[in-house]
Amino acid sequence: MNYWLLKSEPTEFSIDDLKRVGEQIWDGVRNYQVRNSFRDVMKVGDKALFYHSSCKEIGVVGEMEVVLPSEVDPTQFDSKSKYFDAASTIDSPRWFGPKVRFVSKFSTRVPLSVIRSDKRFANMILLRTGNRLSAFVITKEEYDALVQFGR
DNA sequence: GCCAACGTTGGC
DNA sequence: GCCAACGTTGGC
Repeated sequence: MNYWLLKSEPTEFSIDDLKRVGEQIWDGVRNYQVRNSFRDVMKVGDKALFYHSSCKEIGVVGEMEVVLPSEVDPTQFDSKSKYFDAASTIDSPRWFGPKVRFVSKFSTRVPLSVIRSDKRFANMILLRTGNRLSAFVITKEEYDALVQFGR
């Protein structure tokens, strides 16, 4: 079982959006390293934290579960989408994303500032300078501690 | 809006 | 294969 942190801009897709729809393909990932980690590392039943980025209230806001690790991202074929990729074909799609299920919304957001100031999170990829990954594995200890903060 | 950091692109 | 230019991410 793996534990993940998945980032999304809440103006694009928020924890409330996921709560409303229940399940969703995590689309829009256009980074090869992230794509490969979905394909090669992620497993059915993995747990994932939902992180709000590029917004006023940055931080971890809830929990998800992986329903399917590597689904074809439909936005790559949609010429009207900002995630459209003209080089991708139906026969040989380039981009994938997990299907995730809503588990819970935290009663309190865990702000980035709190994560930064707690030694237990010092090794998270999230805090690494220049990190460009929108999804990555965290440890069970980090996951559990963040859930405890949020509940 | 700024800007540091880093991934991608494309000419050579 | 190198590397400069460019684009994007994402916190502040």
